[in-house]
Amino acid sequence: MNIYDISEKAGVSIATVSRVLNGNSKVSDKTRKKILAVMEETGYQPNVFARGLGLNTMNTVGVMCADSSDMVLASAVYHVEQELHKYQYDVLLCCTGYETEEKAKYMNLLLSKRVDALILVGSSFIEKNMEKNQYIIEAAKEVPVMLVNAYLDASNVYCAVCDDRTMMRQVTREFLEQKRQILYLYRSLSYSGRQKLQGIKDAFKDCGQKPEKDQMVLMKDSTIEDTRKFLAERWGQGVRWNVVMTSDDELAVGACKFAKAQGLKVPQDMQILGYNNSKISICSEPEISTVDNHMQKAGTLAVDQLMEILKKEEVEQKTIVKGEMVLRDTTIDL
Amino acid sequence: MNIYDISEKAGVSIATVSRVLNGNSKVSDKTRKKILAVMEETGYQPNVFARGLGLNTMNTVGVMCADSSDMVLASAVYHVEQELHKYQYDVLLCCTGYETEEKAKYMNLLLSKRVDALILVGSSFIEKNMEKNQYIIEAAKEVPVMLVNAYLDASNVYCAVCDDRTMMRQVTREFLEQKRQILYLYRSLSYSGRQKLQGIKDAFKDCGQKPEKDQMVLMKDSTIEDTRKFLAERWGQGVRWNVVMTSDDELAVGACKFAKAQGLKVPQDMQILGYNNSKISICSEPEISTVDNHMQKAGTLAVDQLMEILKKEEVEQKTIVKGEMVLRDTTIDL
DNA sequence: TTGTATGCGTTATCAT
DNA sequence: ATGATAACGCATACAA
Repeated sequence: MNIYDISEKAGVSIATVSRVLNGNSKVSDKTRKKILAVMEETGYQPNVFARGLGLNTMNTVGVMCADSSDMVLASAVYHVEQELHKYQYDVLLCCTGYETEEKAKYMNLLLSKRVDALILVGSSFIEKNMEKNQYIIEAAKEVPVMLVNAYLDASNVYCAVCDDRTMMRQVTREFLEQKRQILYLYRSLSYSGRQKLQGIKDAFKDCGQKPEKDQMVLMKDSTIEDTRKFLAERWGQGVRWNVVMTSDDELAVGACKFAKAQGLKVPQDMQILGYNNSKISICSEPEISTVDNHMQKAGTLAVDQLMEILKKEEVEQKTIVKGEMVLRDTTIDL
Repeated sequence: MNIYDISEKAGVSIATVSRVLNGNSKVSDKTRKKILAVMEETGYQPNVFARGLGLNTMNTVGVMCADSSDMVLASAVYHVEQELHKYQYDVLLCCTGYETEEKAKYMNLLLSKRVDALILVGSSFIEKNMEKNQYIIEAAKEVPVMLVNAYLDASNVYCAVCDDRTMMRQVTREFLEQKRQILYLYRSLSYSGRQKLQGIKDAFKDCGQKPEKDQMVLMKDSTIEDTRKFLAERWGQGVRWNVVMTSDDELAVGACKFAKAQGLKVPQDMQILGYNNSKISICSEPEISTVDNHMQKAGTLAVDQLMEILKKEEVEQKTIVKGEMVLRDTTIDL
């Protein structure tokens, strides 16, 4: 069933059929109704490929994320999809992993599928080494690229970033003002990873201090159990702290497990702060105080801005989304 | 840059270019190399829309799930995507929610986008009321439909189902043989929801018993806190049990919180069993024993079978994936 | 308001 | 082995 069949059955030309298909006003009510009726009764559906061929678009955007089974990314992807759906756009999903080469391959794949835009969800897409971001800059020459919680200063790439640096600065300062001994556990040097680190350094500077090297430790792929063990080992070596700050809730859970095993009371003996306000923060015992950086909001915002861009309207290259503290049972000073 | 440009630069016809594009053998090595070289130097990429128009496919499959931010579904979707990627298929992702009407709309959308197949992830897609599954049967007339952890007996729909019924039967029987008083908390009457319920009933029957009506309670949208409160209330009314079985780990976390608040020792005074082996089961304190139904495996299996189907090979309409017990700290009898 | 004709970039069927 | 050409189904500029 194609546009010719419809035109024939309705006794009009294909141009007229095409017009009602595209909501063109210049069609008499009578013929429009006639055509609509025929479409209805035949169950006609326009062929998107033919349409795409002419218009060079299929109303599809490529959404890339490192790992959609990661709770934080999954949530952001979900919101991106829902928002795009509102605008009648579909999502081509790619789970790229964390290797630059794979990411670039996936991106080329999406580009070859002629997506209307790319949305990169998660800060792992922007690395410190600018060479590794080059493929994004290249892609942006073809279609607009939206970054969700990452920042890259390049033409045709737009960023909706969470205010991780400020959040970290703020909370760290509060701990420092209470003369707490902080240990910061973090996961990666992704864009947001660096922002958080920077926020902590800011806070130390604010207080006329400087963090010790071993106050900030990179945990990379550590599981909860790894984290617990690591802390136990440190503690066994005589190292002491009374605040554990983390770059994600999972690390915080590890800290909770350590505290319990060590017989340390949380938050009296040791405070713990998570990050992301993910579901696991309320599964732990005690429930974890955490920072919500409102990544979902960054996701929907990125989509909204993308729609502006596709309408050829001007959009800020960088928009910042405010975060929020979610205080529960692992902190007292905040 | 299109096939004409390439043919011109290479001094051949578009037919020959098309041949090398499609790996057709009947091209001399010399011209093939020449054409490949031109493609390389021009960075030519075939237009997928034109290709789609001719072949009526874009190597895309529609993946539907109710909510990709749900940890369990997200994980399955991730594995589905990864597996499809291996076969060079792309994923058009749709988060449909739980309303039949929305699901049907999304499905039509995917169909109108001419996907090669549909994969429905999660048992919420199959409802007890067969009328509500009708739209799936309709869709299956157009493309193969793969169900991940759900079952529907219809033409052109194939199912990779987890063995939830057997797992539940097995574990329930063990508890019953230990003369435990069971309370079962569940979330929905989705396909797997019904299977689990059935498994429990099987076990009771095996032991010559019948579950009381109030031993199995539907928690629908209950949060962890709701669950804790509910249990506290029941306990306050004098109802007693020493095993809480659940249809998902989140309910189990609620049970843990209740136990702690009530001063009940887990697992001595009360055993708790989760379901899904999701990350939250190891965040809780104590860590939750849980059933892993290997839903990811069902996801990858569905994809593998789909590939067979698309190659016009025969495939079983229903394949069962075995589950596994993951014993941790909230059970003793198992 | 409606119709005609052309282009979009492939694949595939014939010829040669 | 290679080339010419007809589909594929739609949008649209131009005519009427």
